[in-house]
Amino acid sequence: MKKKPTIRDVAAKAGVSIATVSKFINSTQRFTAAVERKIQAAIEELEYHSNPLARSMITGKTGSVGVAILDICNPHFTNIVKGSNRVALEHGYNLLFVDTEESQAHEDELLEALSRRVDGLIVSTRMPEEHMEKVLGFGKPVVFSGRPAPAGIPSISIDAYAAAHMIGELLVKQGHRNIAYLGFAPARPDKERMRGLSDCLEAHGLPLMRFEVRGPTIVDGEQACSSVILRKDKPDAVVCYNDMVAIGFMAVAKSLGVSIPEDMSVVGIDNIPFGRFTSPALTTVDTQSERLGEEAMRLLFRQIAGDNPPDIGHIFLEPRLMMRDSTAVRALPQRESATPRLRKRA
Amino acid sequence: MKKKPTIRDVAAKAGVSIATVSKFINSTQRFTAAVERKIQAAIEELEYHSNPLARSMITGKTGSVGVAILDICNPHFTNIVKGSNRVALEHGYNLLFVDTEESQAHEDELLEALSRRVDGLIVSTRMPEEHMEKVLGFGKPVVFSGRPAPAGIPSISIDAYAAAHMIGELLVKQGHRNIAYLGFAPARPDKERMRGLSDCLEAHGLPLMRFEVRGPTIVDGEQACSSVILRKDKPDAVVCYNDMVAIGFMAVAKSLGVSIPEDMSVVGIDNIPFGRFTSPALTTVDTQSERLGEEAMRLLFRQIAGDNPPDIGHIFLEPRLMMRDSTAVRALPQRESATPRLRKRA
DNA sequence: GTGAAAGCGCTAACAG
DNA sequence: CTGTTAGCGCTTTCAC
Repeated sequence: MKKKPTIRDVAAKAGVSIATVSKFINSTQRFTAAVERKIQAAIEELEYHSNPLARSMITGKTGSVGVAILDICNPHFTNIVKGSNRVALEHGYNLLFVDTEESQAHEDELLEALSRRVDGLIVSTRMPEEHMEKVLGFGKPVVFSGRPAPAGIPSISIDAYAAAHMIGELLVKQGHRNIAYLGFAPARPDKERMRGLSDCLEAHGLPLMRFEVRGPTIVDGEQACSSVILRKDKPDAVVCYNDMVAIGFMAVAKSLGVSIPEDMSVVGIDNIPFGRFTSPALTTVDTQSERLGEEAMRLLFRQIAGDNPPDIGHIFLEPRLMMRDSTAVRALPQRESATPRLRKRA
Repeated sequence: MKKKPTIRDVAAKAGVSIATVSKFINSTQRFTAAVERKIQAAIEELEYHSNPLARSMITGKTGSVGVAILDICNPHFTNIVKGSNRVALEHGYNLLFVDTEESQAHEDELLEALSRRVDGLIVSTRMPEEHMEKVLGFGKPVVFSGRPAPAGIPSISIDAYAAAHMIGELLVKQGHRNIAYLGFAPARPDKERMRGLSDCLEAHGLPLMRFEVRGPTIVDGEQACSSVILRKDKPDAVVCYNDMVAIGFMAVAKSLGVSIPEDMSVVGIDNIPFGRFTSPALTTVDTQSERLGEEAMRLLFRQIAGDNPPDIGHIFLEPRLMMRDSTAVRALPQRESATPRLRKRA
């Protein structure tokens, strides 16, 4: 653990001033070949690496960006991290990572502390409206993902309304008449998903039941299952808040003797990689999580670079339906007042 | 984006010296109530928050720890991150995150840069032996996870040998006689897993076939499947490098008409959460990924704090067999030279 | 081209 | 108890 050489050591060894070394390192200026060679030699000999902290203090740039997410164990967020990390790396940036789940209470303190160590922030949590202003007050570029941001602040998300609407159309087309949404109200996109679904069903003259899950995880999906499956008027299709919930739900449904999709269709949202491997394979909507992370990071770098188109507004990523085997065409028991196939334009 | 107040502003407003403010902030000293009140007031009025970079430069402590992993999309690593994050948070530390997959080539440069911004490092990648010394040369505390480290450096992993041995015992006991290992040679634990398995089988007088997968992912498991399943002498059980590979393998096997576990048993390693939800549910060995992350981080903090028991050596976490439905008892076709059920002690 | 000097915001002796 | 004084390692005018 020998002491790290400083710029001063290099300057001494090369027989030049520290200013010269600094300029050489940052290639802010060229020098005579002889000088450059000497500096280079000194650097290599000493194995000098400049101290990023000291540099940051002066330049105000840290070379890191922060990403705050809800729960790294949810593949949706994992993919966001993957995507943002890729782009950050391309720009030579490090990723500072905050998993909020562990510490919702202190989220803003954490973010405040974080904001001092990074050049910008991607926030992808359930943070209440009021806090957003506070985060913006940190004075660092921010992009919000998963929700619209205040005017002038870039944000990006999937079109949750469209996603849910899509699912509704599919289910209706397949002949389901008794559709339920197993939602998670505290989550940001829940409202939009609910709205997309109910708008769609309403247009077809169909009702929508709503159930609630305690959290957006597999375990919560498992726990919620019985309460919807054991009802007299149980739905013939349930749209789950996300794939995790759907996976848990399906597992318990099966164990309770309800077969999917024969007795009941199940659909998730997110298109996590494992959805292909459940049994039956999960029908879902792809929310392009990884791309979301990438684009969010690009948006952030655009801000950091300062070339901000005046008001980007909110960017929507297009959802894509992934039809698999957890949904099936239902033979209509009675074709009572089937509304005509008129689509309302979004 | 108004300018951040500095300690000087606070001192001026409170009518004391900056040293006093500094000591107050770090609670390195108490002052008269009047002074403390004035400082506190000034801080709140100005919304002052000390600049961690400036502090770091002097104290040499950054308040961040780095975690380098292979691929955040593999739940095994996701859980490691989850675990280390939890512990880091408890200690008031931030997590700087490096996903090596994206950048294997520059791994050491990346780590070197990272090492300057953190107080310690957890390295959980495939980094070649030689590089480990280099990483240690950064002069920061390091703990290696997933492999033994050079003498004196703490490291932690699951007991891969024991894990594989366990699986071997199970399969033999279930009557499998034709066992294959679908390994991934470049991975660190591969050798130990192979050894554990083959030692076990050898003790029972059984052979071990070996196949190779191109990577440790689901897709690679899918791709490798046909080459082992379409053989004349196809195994009656295959042990996969990890759960991801096993999941891919099972899916393709099914689609190729080989039913699991009736025609062939499949077992994974890691016990990722989704293993419960494949069909059939995956038999595997729990490698306690989250705990691994936690313990690694604890080890790191012990080093950072400086109270290092002389030589911790390598810590092994105990694997646990998770018997599920992808393995089944096999009726022995011919009971030729069945070795007696003698167990060799590990 | 090159170097001297003035800090970035903060902490750590050391005086008083 | 409180303040003064040096820097941490580096970048950045601004002279030479």
